[in-house]
Amino acid sequence: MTAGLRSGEVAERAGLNIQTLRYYERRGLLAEPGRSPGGHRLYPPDTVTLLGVIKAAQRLGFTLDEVADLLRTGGRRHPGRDLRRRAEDKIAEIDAKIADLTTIRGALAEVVEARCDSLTDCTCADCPIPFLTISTRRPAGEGEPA
Amino acid sequence: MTAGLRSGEVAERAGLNIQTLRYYERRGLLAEPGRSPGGHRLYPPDTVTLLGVIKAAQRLGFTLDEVADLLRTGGRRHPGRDLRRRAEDKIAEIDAKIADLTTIRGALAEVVEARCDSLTDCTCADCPIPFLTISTRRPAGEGEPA
DNA sequence: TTGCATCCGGTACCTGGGTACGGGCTTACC
DNA sequence: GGTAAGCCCGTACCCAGGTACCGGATGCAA
Repeated sequence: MTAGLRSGEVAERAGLNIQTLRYYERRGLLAEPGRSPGGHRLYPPDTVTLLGVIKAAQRLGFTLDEVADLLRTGGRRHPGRDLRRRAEDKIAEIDAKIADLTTIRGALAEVVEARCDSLTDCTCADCPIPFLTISTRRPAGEGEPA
Repeated sequence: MTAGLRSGEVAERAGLNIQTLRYYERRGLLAEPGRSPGGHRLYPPDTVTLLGVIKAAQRLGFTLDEVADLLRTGGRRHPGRDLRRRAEDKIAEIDAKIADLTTIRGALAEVVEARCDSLTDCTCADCPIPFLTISTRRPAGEGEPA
């Protein structure tokens, strides 16, 4: 038995702090690790990798709950099906996000090229800053009645 | 003098609530509007448009402080220069985000197609889920010493 | 066995972006 | 001029995602 890493080591290698590890544990993102006889956590080494995955997923717009879900789903009886559905949903969301970002990128590029002097009252004649176009769309992945 | 819109009207047209208007005022995103004799806010009509701009910018990854900054900058002595620099910086950030999203999109697509059964320990042989690649990059627009 | 770095659990606090509540004044309309 | 919306301000609260602090227990090495 190779004992495992203590929380400080994991935290350092993963680039986050110990409280965050415990926080993730509470949130169900990290399984409860083994313990030393005295009660100190001993993490399996691939925890560091897992934390990388979590951080990556999170940075890309998954909430912690979603990530937890995604991870749990992966390890269950129902192998692909559920994961696949979530993946499909998320792809749609991501596409919407990319579209928005692309639009805004274009707008910003025009700001740069056309030498706009303001986002709201640009004095350039040909300055179709598309913030407004974007702003009329609902945020990606949200639906609202009424 | 056409009096202007009251906060309730502005809020409704912009699709947010009155407290948020006041919150934006506190945060410097909205200039203090005029007041009725009795102290009620009277907004110039283009406030609604401005709020659209704010919401759009915000949804696309600008924080409220950045938006406030951006708006303030637009109205100043130094017309384009500053705005342009910010725009350029933001473009770089956006490109990074798009790249990440595109990567993750591809990963998810593979999950769907290849019938992966887990994000972390997929048992498919040819399953190069790139979360880890992404995870080793710094989040867009951040730098860290040490 | 002493001593210092680490870790423990619990609780409190922080930032960002809002939202809600309460008591009291204004506006608008009949 | 009565009365119901609507708005005022201040303060408190909410959620997500962490982070900090505390007193006490462990780990490990000399």
